Amino acid sequence: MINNLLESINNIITLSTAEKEIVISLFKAHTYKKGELFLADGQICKHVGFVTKGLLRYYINHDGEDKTYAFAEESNFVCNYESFIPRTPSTKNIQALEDCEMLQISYDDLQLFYKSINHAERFGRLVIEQVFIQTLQDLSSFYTETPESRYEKMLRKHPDLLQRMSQYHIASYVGVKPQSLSRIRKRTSGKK
Amino acid sequence: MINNLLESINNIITLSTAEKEIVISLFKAHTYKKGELFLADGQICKHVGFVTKGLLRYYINHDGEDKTYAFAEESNFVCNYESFIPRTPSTKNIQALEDCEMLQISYDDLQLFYKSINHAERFGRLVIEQVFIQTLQDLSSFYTETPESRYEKMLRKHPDLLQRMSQYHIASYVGVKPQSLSRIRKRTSGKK
DNA sequence: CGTTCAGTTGACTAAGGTCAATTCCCGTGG
DNA sequence: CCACGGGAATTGACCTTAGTCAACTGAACG
Repeated sequence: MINNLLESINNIITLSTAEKEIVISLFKAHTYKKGELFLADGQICKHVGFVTKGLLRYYINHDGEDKTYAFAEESNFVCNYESFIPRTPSTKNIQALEDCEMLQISYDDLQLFYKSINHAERFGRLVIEQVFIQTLQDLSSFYTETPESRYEKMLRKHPDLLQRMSQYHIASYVGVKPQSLSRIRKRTSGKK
Repeated sequence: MINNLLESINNIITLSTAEKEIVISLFKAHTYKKGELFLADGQICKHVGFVTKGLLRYYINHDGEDKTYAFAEESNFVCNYESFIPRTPSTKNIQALEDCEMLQISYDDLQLFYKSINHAERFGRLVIEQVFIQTLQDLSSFYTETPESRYEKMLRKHPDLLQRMSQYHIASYVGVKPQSLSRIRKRTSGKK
């Protein structure tokens, strides 16, 4: 599991053996049971996580309604940078959809990571940029696309994830109620 | 006009007289006629602009449809950081809704600004964070709110802007066609 | 005065929300 | 092995709202 993380970092910047030890010392293992929150609305996001096992979702709660806008699975970094970086309360939640195993690093340890590892700043910037742009695209897509095309896109891009979660969560991601998703499925299955 | 910019910066970090001169030398005046693009879809965003006069909108073009998701008016910074920072082609457009006067700084000059002015990095980070979070909130709101509540929010928060632009652009921001916006107005005016 | 263009209104369609009933799936206990 | 229970998913009936197309209104301008 730690090897997945080292490999993910190594894909971007080369780590010496000593640096690998530092990474190992800074990231702490943590588990979340299905349904538990990695980050709750109103809390400050205090860690960046790296998923070694499991599946999580990002969602906004708006008067009792869950609106799921992104997922994170194995080998993904998990963080609400919008809260983590300025250290302000989050407006989003991040929840485990399955039992999860993660390696996580705190804000302070991340500063240490930046200081003690060559090109770590570059790595951090690239990860943030990627997460930032990904988040913008996830959110934009609700704006520009219809529920139907969002569902078809999910079919194409994340067929594996569809097997791992309930209609309820899929519907929330697509932007409709489970009943409507059911109708969309009926409509579009006929089209092929 | 340059004073507005100096004041905006001075609100966050204190500038010496020499530093003010540097700012003046790095930001170049530029005008855009109504309808012209500050940034076009597919281009790399090469400048950060500061609006001294006029009004702009951010929009996504999705098969022929304009989707306006944000505005910038006097004293706002204008930039698509998602393109500017990683220097990759933009998926968004930024257009002048009125004749605009702007002060703009290029990517390279911004690096100079960071190097030659005390705490400029801090200023830059704060501006980016603010724009980033603002963008996320603008986009999230399409996700979590109905057109009707988006319109009411705009009525409350930007009554001034409503006077400055056409129903077409307002409707695009609210997320519906002009005809539907017209109906929303009729519905909600009765409610009060 | 017409012309033009934005904004409004009407009639109709399509799609999602809501509520309720029904079916499907799966695990448990008899 | 089968019957039952419970939650998830589907379906039906009906409502609300946005899209579409077309007609109309009204104000600005020459």
